Amino acid sequence: MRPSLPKGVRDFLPEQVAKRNFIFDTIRSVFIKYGFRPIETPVMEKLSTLTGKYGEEGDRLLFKVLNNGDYLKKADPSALEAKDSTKLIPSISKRGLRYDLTVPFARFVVQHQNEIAFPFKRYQIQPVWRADSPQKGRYQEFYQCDVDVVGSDSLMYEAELVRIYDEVFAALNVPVKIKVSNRKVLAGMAEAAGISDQFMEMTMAIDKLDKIGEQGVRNEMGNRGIDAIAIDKVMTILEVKGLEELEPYFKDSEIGLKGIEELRTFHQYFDLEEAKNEVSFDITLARGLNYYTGCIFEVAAKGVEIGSIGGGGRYDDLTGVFGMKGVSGVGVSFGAERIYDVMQELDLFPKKDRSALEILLIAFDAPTHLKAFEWVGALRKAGIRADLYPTPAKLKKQMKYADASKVPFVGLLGGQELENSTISLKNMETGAQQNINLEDLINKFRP
RNA sequence: GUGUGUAUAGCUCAGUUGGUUAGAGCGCCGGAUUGUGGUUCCGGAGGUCGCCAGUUCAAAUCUGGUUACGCACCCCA
Repeated sequence: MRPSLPKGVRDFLPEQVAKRNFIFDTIRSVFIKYGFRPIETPVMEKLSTLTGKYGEEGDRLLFKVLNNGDYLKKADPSALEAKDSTKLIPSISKRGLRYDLTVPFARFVVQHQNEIAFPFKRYQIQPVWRADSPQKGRYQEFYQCDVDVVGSDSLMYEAELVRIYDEVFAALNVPVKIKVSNRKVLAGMAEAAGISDQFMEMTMAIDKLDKIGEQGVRNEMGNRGIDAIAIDKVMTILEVKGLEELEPYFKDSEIGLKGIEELRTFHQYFDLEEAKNEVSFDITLARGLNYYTGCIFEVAAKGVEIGSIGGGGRYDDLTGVFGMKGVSGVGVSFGAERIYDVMQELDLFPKKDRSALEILLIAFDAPTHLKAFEWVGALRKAGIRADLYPTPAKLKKQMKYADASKVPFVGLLGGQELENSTISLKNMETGAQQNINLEDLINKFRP
């Protein structure tokens, strides 16, 4: 049979894994520094935990796991008869793959509320699955790096999370613009335009501003049934540059003013230290997810057309659906896959691979192979990433292997070297070669 | 869910109006070279042309179906 992968998933070669780990390690180290603790949740959740949390579209994109055993025996006969897949699902599938990390986290918090201390700060770096049709930069399996705080509505955390963004992207050397807004400001806009009941339609249209332009947003709102006068009003407010300018529009909108106040409090905390990246209020920032209720964030890479590489915000009642009311959360997510693409395009990955082999030993015959195995053990003991070709095969073959493996150094061990207790150390890039004893060899790599 | 494209060697791809034994480059194996890779030369292995039908004297090539994967839309990271 011809080996291949199902659509939307990928293998990673060692060099890719090294690069991906560089991103994950950088993110993780910043999370830890800010006092966040790791948790892990299972690949599978109960389907009942997942369904209905991501909208109708989301339900369709959930991967469902078929029940074990003779699952058709318990299948809903009427749904089976009618060939109604949607209705059939609950009777043949009780589990699904997680679609994001936020809903499982909400479940986790409710379930373990007596074992954790609030405010609870957690981070989670795990893959998620979506049955979306894949295309460039979009996969059915991808990693999310989430960091959230639950159990406090202090705006200090908003400032802290934006600082994490700032610090991570500075550490990765990726120049970004961090956009900040507040869902209450958007609610104020809807109120000012007299379309509070069409808040969702409005935000979804605004969310596309970057992509479809001003006229596109007007059309989108029109298509979604918002009247022309309200559209004009919304577009006028979108022109606003700062919070002061915005305030007059919200004279009669309590929620709008509350949004402005929250943003000001956020800035009081955040502005105590200068940011390394551009951080700015962006009134056109909307974020599609409708569970956000307060501050919202989005990160865009500078100089690369790729969309957002991170986003997040405040949600007042995430655990509510699991029966735990009034617990506020705020969190942000890093789009690791897209960060990878940006770093690849801008050539930002470190040249030196800290997980790659440093030296390969090559032996000429059986006695030297035995000696070389002793050497490779000594090198490893000294913390040097070393390996030995498994047989004293033809030099050409061994050298070719070294070349293909991109090992920077090769240590050759033949009869002469055995006699002098040295090896011939060859620099694979320059071709230069020198005889060296074990002690000097170790010092060369770990001085 | 909608639209659209692709499928030939391990990989990337040629393959003429349908016509002998389906090719190239790279990779792989062996040799030139029994103590030296990345350059060169020589030789070799490797294919159910995605799958199933149909048209035809004859199909990788034309037609229909099917499966897989890609790209775009919706949506999203």
